[in-house]
Amino acid sequence: MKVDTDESQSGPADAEAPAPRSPRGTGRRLHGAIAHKLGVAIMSGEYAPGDTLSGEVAFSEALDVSRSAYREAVQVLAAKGLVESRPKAGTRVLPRSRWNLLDPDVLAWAFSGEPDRHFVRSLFELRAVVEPAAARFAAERRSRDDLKAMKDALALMRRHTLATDAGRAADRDFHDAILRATRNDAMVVLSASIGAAVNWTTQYKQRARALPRNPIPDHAKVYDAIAGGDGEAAASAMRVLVDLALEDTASAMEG
Amino acid sequence: MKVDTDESQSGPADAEAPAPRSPRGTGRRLHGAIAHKLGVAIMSGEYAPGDTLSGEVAFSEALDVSRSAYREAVQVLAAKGLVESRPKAGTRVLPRSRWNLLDPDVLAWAFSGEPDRHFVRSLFELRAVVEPAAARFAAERRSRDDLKAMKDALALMRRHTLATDAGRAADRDFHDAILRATRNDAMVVLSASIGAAVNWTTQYKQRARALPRNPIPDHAKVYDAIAGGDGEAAASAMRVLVDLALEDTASAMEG
DNA sequence: CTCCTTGATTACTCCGACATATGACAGCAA
DNA sequence: TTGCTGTCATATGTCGGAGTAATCAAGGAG
Repeated sequence: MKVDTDESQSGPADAEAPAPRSPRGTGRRLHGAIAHKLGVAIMSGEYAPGDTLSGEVAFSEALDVSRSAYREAVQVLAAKGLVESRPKAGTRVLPRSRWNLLDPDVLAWAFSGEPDRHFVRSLFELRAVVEPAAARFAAERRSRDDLKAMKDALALMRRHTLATDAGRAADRDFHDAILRATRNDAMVVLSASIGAAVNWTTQYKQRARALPRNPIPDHAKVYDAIAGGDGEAAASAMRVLVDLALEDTASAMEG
Repeated sequence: MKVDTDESQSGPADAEAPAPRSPRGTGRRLHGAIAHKLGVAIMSGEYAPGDTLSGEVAFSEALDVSRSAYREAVQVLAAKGLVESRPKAGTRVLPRSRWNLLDPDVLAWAFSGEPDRHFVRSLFELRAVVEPAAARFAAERRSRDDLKAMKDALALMRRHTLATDAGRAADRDFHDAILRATRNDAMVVLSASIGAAVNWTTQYKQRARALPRNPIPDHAKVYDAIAGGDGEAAASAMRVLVDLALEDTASAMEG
């Protein structure tokens, strides 16, 4: 996937923009781009909680967009609990406790810049709590189709290894298959969000060093435990996987 | 601080008040009301995934609001992963897997009508996984201030009992204090959302029958374990609490 | 000193128009 | 027929402006 965010927003020389074709990069919809820009700015601390943004007219003119586009972007941020708009008082950044930190977009924005180490640790702790439990549920409830999906994904992982895109996609499919096997919608959504966010850190991990050991056997252990219906073994095998990922990411962020 | 977002989410009474004549004067902002209405409609299955809503002009005229207000409402729903708008194709309801089921608003909409039993079970399972782990972290990391907050909340619970609003507020404060003591933002947000959602079911539980036993001693056990720094004991004590809540709610929903 | 009125500022809502992108269909070629 | 390509129609996207409602702040009456 490509993040074609079109950051050329603050390009210097497109003020008069004689080119009516693409005055600004049109990667996503305009309000989406504004929401992304503002979201990243808030998550990165450029706007602190309690700060009040300049008025609609001022901000929309500064961004060179219409008020409609700016307002729709603000609605998106408000829907995610990042800001709150009130007449006369303006649009203010809400305290962190009101932020929807588990929203996929918010996570993406949080990891858009330099991720906060403390927050990354929080996510890994949560993952370390949820995923083993998910593996236990999967071991108790998996259907034949679930097992087939896991087996196929595992085979693809073996074939392509985690060094390739196809291999990493198979990795995601493997974990997704486990989650679906839990028959628990809430866990599916949660782990998918966290997993995606954690995978943002994979880029850091990858560029830091090659993978230290072959994770395929560990994955196979998880599969075997789930296939055998041994919830306890599945949970502990999954715990090994998560701890390993944490270790890799931690050492990568240290450097 | 109180969560003054929207509490007054509709009971069964305002379902039949589309107010065809003058929707002005509604408590919320207009687009918020429309988003609420559409969100409930989607969560209740009135619009199935894959369905395409009628066009912007048609819908906004049907609701007797401007196109801008309708669009802002749709942006909110899109931000929560419920719908997707594309030129020419219209606005379509996304598959459940794309929904942000952990978003507080989405949870509120889901519990606005008759809650789906399967989904409620999912939430309780997730809670049963996360909260004991949170108690364990709290036991290991709590500060003196955290303990004081828990103790105060516990005292208030003893004083007012869970039969009063003040007592239930103290219950929430108690759990919030535990979460904050984990020093884990992700867990705070998650458990707060789930706890709020679970508390929507409290109304069903309460109207079904009186509380079967006094939960205060169980809360005290959790506090003692956290104060003593015994993570294992805190986790198992919390597990008792969650299991008890699950049992009550399950039997209430059975009837 | 308190309470209320007045006023100014800001977000909220609405409107009508134009631009853009995308799905649908007709036309052409193999 | 089958497949591709280009044109067109339509719904969303974007825009600017006008008027309304709500809120905070200041100033005056009690």
